[in-house]
Amino acid sequence: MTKVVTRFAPSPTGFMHVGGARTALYAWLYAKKHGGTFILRIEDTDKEREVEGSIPHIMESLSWLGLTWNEGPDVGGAHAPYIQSERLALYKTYAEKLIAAGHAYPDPYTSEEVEVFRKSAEVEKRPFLFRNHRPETVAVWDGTKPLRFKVPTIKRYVWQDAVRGELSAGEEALDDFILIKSDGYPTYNFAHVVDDIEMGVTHVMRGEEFISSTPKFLALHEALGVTPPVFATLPPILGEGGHKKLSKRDGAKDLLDYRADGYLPQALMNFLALLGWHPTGTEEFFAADALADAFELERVQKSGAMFDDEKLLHINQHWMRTLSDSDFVSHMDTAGKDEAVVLHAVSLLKDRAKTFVEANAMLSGELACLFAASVLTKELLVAKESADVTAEYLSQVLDIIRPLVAPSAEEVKAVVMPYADDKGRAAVLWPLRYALSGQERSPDPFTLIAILGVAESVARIETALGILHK
RNA sequence: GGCCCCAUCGUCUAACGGUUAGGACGGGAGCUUUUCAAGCUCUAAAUCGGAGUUCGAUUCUCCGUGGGGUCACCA
Repeated sequence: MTKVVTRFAPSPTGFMHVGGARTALYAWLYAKKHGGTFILRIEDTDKEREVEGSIPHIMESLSWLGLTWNEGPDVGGAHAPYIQSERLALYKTYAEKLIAAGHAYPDPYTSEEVEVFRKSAEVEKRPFLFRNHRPETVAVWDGTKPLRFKVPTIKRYVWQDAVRGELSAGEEALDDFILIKSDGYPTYNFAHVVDDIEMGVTHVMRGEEFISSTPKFLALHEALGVTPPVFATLPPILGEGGHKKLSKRDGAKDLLDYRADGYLPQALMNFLALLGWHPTGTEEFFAADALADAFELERVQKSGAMFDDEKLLHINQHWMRTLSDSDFVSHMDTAGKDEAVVLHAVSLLKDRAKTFVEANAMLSGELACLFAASVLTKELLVAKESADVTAEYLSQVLDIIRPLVAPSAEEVKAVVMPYADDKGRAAVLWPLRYALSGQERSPDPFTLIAILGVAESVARIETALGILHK
């Protein structure tokens, strides 16, 4: 059994969308599971579309997700360099090998002439195939014309896909595609095949858009006398409505946007893994190691999957809850806030917030009462009972809690609850909670007293009493 | 249009050819409860249609329908 080698080979065109991230994840998981190698390779053969800064952005995105590569542009490796624009000599060597074997020839036409062929084929309602226009005499390739692959045998290709099983494509999928463009750069079709061969890639995870061009890759492998890798076709990630691939229009975001939006990388990894793959049992929460153990290409889904934000939130909340209190706080924006109080608030946030953005909003919103008293209204204080009765209850509670020293929520509850049960929970606890929080919605009064401390709680209750006596 | 791929609750999905078609998210109801969350319990909700093979089909075959992909000097 040869060692498993997988790769993620993005183009540096700006973003790192979730579809790419999932492809990378599956390739990484598969390599990890089999103790193999995961390679990061940059496919920058289209200089027109290249976006400055993409490569560090891609690497930062993958690193954030938790995917590490054994070989890549920054860490190097046995097959360096890992950026295609730095491997031009290699592609030229392969091109010359093909020319020598009669498997490649320079395209004698101008792009306008090819366009005429294409148009007439369209008019005649038949597929355009360049191989129907092969020149009779083959010129010497001087690098100014595109170099085309001469398909050795026109035939129907049938191959085994690790996910889909037997796949096939008719003869019309096979054509004399361009290997080297007139600008000297190789095409994707050529470069990725050469690199996968050179880097010893054994398993290629990719989207279903590559099914139709697989015969070209297979024909190229044949011409080079090399056994092709195993192909694993991943299902598309669909946008709202489930009809088209997730796009920016559907709110598809850059991977790092999820970091900014307060998601944990382990949550995104867990969610992405489940989008198109499913383990045997009913457990759905998986950390990276458990994912790698359970991952199998045979269990990858064939049909497309819709990106469900609600489920992602659910999974994110789960992973937020697994964080230690101090780790949790390290994800928060604590500027201008008492860190000790923030630490106290964590357990409340774990029950309420599904992202750290939400958690931060709550600290300044419904949990703001932990940091400062709010203005009380008499109307809300007396929502359950008359002013006189409410005042009496509150002063009684005051007497009950005054002797407490740094009590826990449970301790407060133990002494206050009997009184509340005696007088009526709503009548006692509502004004108490409101007096402490100044908000219609907040944590329970016992927890508030525990976090605020006895002195501050007493002060707030006294403020409420002052309002009641007015 | 040619070629290719796909099809189970709203969504993500499970189910050696034999299950009351299961789980999760979301929804609904209830419990808990001072409010808001959380938690717990219960619940509604699906095999695209038609043939065929078979004692028996979500599962295998064919046709249809629907959706998607691809036909570049983009990847």
